Amino acid sequence: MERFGKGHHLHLIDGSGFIFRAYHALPPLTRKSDGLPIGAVAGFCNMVYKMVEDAKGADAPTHVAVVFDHSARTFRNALYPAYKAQRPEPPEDLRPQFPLIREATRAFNLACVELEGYEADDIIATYACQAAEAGGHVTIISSDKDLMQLVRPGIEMFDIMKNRRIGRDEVFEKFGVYPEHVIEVQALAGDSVDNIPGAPGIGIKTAAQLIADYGDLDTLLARASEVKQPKRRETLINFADQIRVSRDLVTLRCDTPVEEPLETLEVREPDPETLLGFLDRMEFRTLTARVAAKLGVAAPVAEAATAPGAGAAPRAEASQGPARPEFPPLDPARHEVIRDAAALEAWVARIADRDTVAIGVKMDGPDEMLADLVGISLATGPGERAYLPLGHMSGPADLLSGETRVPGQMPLDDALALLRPVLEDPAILKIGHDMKADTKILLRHGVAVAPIEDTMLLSYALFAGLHGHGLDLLAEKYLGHAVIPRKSLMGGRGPKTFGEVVIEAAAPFAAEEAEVAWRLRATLRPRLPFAKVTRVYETLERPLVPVLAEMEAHGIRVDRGQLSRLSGDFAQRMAGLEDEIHRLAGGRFNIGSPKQLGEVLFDQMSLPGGKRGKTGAYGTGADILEELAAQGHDLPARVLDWRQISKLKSTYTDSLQAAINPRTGRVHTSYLIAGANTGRLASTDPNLQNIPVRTEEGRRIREAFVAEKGQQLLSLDYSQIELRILAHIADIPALKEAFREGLDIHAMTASEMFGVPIEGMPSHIRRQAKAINFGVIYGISAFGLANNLRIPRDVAKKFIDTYFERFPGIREYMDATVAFAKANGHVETLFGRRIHTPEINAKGPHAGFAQRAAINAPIQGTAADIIRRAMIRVPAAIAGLPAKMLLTVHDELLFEVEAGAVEETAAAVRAVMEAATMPVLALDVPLVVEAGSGANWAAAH
DNA sequence: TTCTTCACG
DNA sequence: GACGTACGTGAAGAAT
Repeated sequence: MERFGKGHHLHLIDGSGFIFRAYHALPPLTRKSDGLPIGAVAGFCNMVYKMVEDAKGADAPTHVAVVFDHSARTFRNALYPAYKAQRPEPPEDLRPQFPLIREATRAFNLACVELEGYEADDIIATYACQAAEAGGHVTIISSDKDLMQLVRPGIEMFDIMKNRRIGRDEVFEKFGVYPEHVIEVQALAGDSVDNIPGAPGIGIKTAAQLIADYGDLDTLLARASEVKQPKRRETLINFADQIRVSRDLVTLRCDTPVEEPLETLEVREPDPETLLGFLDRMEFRTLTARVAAKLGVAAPVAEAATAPGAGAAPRAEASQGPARPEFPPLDPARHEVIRDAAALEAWVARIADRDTVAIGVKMDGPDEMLADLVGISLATGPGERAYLPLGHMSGPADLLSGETRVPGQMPLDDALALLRPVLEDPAILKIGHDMKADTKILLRHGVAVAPIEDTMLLSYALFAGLHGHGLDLLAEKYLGHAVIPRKSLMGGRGPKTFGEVVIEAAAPFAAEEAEVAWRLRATLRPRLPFAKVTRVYETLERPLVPVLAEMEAHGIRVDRGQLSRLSGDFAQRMAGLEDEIHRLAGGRFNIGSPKQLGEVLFDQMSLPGGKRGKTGAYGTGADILEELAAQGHDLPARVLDWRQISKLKSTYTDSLQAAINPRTGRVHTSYLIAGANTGRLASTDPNLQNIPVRTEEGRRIREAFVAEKGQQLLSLDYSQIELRILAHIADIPALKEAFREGLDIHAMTASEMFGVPIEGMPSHIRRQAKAINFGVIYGISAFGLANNLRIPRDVAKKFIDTYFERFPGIREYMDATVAFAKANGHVETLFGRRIHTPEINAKGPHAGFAQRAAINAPIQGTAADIIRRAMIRVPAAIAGLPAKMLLTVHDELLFEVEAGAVEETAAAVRAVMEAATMPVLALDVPLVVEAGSGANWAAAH
């Protein structure tokens, strides 16, 4: 190989810089067949092609290297920790393009250079210096101003997007100094983008002037006291050290330990098969054809996309959604069990190389706040999966020693120490199914997993209303793969928890889960843009995970003594009621049994109104018992009392005591992000979204939810949010006006409908109007309203007709929404969330349900979107305040705040909540938030 | 496991 | 003309 020197011409391409420029300059292009984002890849390939084509003749490069940043952290972080620290993460749809661009580079048979701990700029500097010293000529393909310090005889830059050469004069234009002083100007001026501090108040203009006046930076700093302007003089003296650090930061290193000598960068002809194969895979049709023509080879057949095994997907389908990416079938036997540090280190290296990893954390129980970590599964691609057992226990060896740890497992702390760097690396994406659970348990072990991708939430954004979002179901549906059933490992007479499962059985199960998640992500992620739910997933689903994880982990304090006293109180009253009920019935029976109660009421006592349901049992719901009680029957009235107390005792005062976490002394609910089809959250284990509030008895339970000593509970809730959204969506002038003027909306409705003045409105009239307003949100029907208000159905019908007359627009909204659902199979919220309505075209009684659900979903769903947006913004808004967000109840957020900071927190959160639709959407009505605080939850309302 | 009832927004 | 209904949830206890 000829030694690099005179007559040679080296092109150094700033690959990383180009990626970002191409990404932002070009429209977001995606691959036709599966929606994979490839805009930056396309821009890169066209650029390389153009470069190779244009630079023929005397000026043609003899050597080329494409240089990339290896990772976010470099030696400069050791010099100055804040360096580039506030850089935003690369956009989600750019991330997958990094490896593709490296692949493109290799496909063009160009040297692809990167080095851990160094920036692309340092590698470029090193090669440029070496080449220039050897007597060659260098062109740096970049427009990055940080590289301009390298310009000198033999080294110039070229901005390929603007087709402009950058030489000595162009550098002077930019910095006001020639290249040899660029570093000094940068050191003084600093750079907010890279977090280079520089000298406060001195920009490029002033810096250039100072350097021109004093010759160079060291002289300037030495003679700073001579500077005339007092402010500037002070700055230069006080910030001299900071300026010197800045100079170190901006100075590019020419001694980077590059591995490839210059000679190996020699231009080589690309291998036609490799290059055309790559371009074709990216589906760049024009470029593929051009390159094929150039190389004198036939272009690959375009039909290659319809490969065998794809189920012969017709072309027409390709425009509706991406095809399933093709991977070899999941081989059930292929997994590794990681048992020592060396094996785990190899996995960590592979994960760092791949940029993405699917993980699955296994626990020895269902409660992340209580369970111990049993193992972690990992997958980096098809056939690349492993299980890391950490806490598997053998059964009780004997009654005295209890359980023992199975040998052949790494110590937990050692394993987490090795995994932490990749789990916390902002450049490595962690894929998982229901990552909130994994996040929580890892957080308990001090590992803050980020960033994350969640296949459950991908499914939720794409398919809400169509089917469930469990991993098993999705694997079956979208991968055609039946996973190992959990039941085959646990349950029955077998192991009770995952920790008791033998590693040999646990490993294939756990590793499979990780690989399934990895494959699901590859299949589902590209569908987002086709379903137009990328923004839903990115702004309403994914960012909520860490917010909820923290709330759940924090929990809320409940007063066990208060609950215990209530339980005792309720038990006594139930006993009294039982005696009385049995006396009235003339015999003992199980009051809690609807079947026995029905028989007592309607067979023994022959009370009227006995209606049998579809299972043949009498209905004994509260409405029926109330009807009987109103007729003067005592027994049903006492049963109603008994039921209320019984409900409160079993569901609340007893269960909540059991829900107190012994480790934290608090109650930790768990929110289902993908539980409700409309976008609402659901709360489970325990459900803290249905704590009683409507009755006096119930409020005593709410009083048991308390703040810690010295703190207060602060509650903020949206006032009438769903009616406000209805007013906006259905565009009802009268409603919008009323909300803008802050009127009592139900009184206003009553006034409009019945012609009664708002002043001195009788409460029963207002109550009826309120029921109608709610009914509208629910997809009103005469039957439902009649039932709710206990009025004849024809009267209810009249009410509804009047309502539609008074508020034209409601009817249109309802009809249009149902029509949209019928045509599209889904409805949408104002933020683009899709709720599927598969039953909308059904015949029979199902149709009514589906239609009302379709009418309600955009309203309920938009409200859910709004509070999600608020919750995601809350942490930043209250950062620094002694306040924690504890709970969310559909339109309410509950906080625990140090007593002195209640007002400030309330103001900050209210601002976030009231502006939560912005900047995406400006509602026609104001959002109003009401706040309250107190020592307990009842008092905060 | 399914049904009924009832707590919440 | 009759279906049988208000929308969205989760938990407990009885019935199957």
